[in-house]
Amino acid sequence: MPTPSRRERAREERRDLILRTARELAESDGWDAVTTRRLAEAVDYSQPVLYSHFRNMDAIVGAVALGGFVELADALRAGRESDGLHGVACAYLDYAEQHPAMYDAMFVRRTDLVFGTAETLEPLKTAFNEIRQAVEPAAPTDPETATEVFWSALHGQATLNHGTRLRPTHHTNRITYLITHLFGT
Amino acid sequence: MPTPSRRERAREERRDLILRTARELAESDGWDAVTTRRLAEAVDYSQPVLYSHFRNMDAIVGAVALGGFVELADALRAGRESDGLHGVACAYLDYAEQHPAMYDAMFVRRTDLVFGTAETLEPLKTAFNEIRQAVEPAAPTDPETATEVFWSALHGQATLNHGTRLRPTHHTNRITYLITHLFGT
DNA sequence: TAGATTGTCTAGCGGTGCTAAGATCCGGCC
DNA sequence: GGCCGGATCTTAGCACCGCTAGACAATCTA
Repeated sequence: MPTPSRRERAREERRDLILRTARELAESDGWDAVTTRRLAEAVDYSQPVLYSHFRNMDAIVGAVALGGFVELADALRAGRESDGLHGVACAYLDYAEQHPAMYDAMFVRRTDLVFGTAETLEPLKTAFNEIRQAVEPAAPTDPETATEVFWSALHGQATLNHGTRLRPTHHTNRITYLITHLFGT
Repeated sequence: MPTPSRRERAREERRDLILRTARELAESDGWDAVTTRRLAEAVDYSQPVLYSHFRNMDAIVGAVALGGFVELADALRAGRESDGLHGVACAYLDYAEQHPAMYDAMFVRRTDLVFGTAETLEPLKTAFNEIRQAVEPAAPTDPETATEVFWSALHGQATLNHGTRLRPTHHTNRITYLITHLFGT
C-alpha cells in the first residue's frame, strides 16, 4: 500500500512544517504574534488547514512545547553528566534564557499538558527525572520533595530573570547560593 | 472651589468602580474574561469611558495589580510579625493560592510595572522589603541575594502549585524544606 | 442666558479564533 | 480512457476583540 503511506508522509511533513514555523514566529516575535492568519500565510496554506492538523491554536502551542521538553531533557542530562547539580541548574536557566518563547509555552502559558500524573507525557517525565537524578544523591532522605523545591526555585529564577525583576549581575550568585544552601556542598 | 472637586470625586469613584469590577470579573472568570465590552457593561458605561480613565486595557490590569501589592505587603508583614520567615512564606503562598487572578496580574502577566529600579512604585518596594526584613537576620552575609533566591523559590512554588505540577499533599513539606535548608533553622 | 468645556454614546476600523460550504485534486474501478 | 468518490484546500463569513472618531448631551463659566 504505497499510496496511503505517501499521503501520511505528506501530512506529517506539513504538520512538522506548521510546528517549525509556529516556533520560529514565536521565537522572533513572541506568541502574541503567532495568529492563525499569520501562521497560515507563513506556511503558505489557508487557515482551515491548520485545523485539519490541530484542534485549535492551543494544541499547536502545546505540540511546540512538547518538542521543547525533549530539548530541555537533553540539555539537563548533558549538564548533569558534566557538572551534577550545578550543571543541571545552569542548563535549566540557560535554556529558559535562550529560548524564552519555548519556556513560556512549556511552563508559563496556560496549557492542557498534564503534570505529575499517570497520563503525563514521556518527555515531561524524563525532563523532571533528570533533575531528580541530580538531586537524589544530595538529598537522600526525601528526594521527591527536594526535587520539587529545587525545580520550583529554578523555575522562579527563570521567570523572574525575564523582565528586570532580579539583578542580572547576580545571576550566578543566585545559582551557587541556592545549591550550596539547599544541598550543602 | 467646590465644583471641580466634586467632579474629581465623581471621577475617582468611577475609576475605583472600574478597578473593583475588573478585579471581580478576573477573580470569578479569569483575566481572559475581562474584555472592554464586558467590563464596560458591568460598570454600566460604554467602552470609551474606560479609555478616559486608563490608557488601555493593560493599564487597568496594572492598576488592579498595584492594589494587590498593597494587600500582599500587609499580609507579608502580618506573617513576618507572627512567625518570621515561616510566616512570610506561608502568607506569600496563601495569597497566591487564594487570589490567583491577582497573583497573575502582579507577577505572571506581562506588565509595564517596573521592578528593582529607582522608578519602582512604593507598594512593590514595601512588599519586597517585607521579605527582605524577614530574611536579613537569617542570612546576614548577603541578604540581598538571599532575598532574591528566597523570593524566587516562593514564586516558583506559587506558580507551579497552580495547575497540578507539584503534589498538593506536600505543600507544607516544601515550605519547611525550603526554609530549613536555605536558612538552617 | 450664551458660549465653552467636559462627559458620554453610537458606530466603525482592523484584528482575532474558528467554521460552513463549495471548488479542486487524485487514486481506484469499470 | 472516463468516471466516481473521498480527501484536501479555499473562499467567505461569524462573533468577538482592543481601540477610536465624531456626534450629541450635560454642565460649568462668564
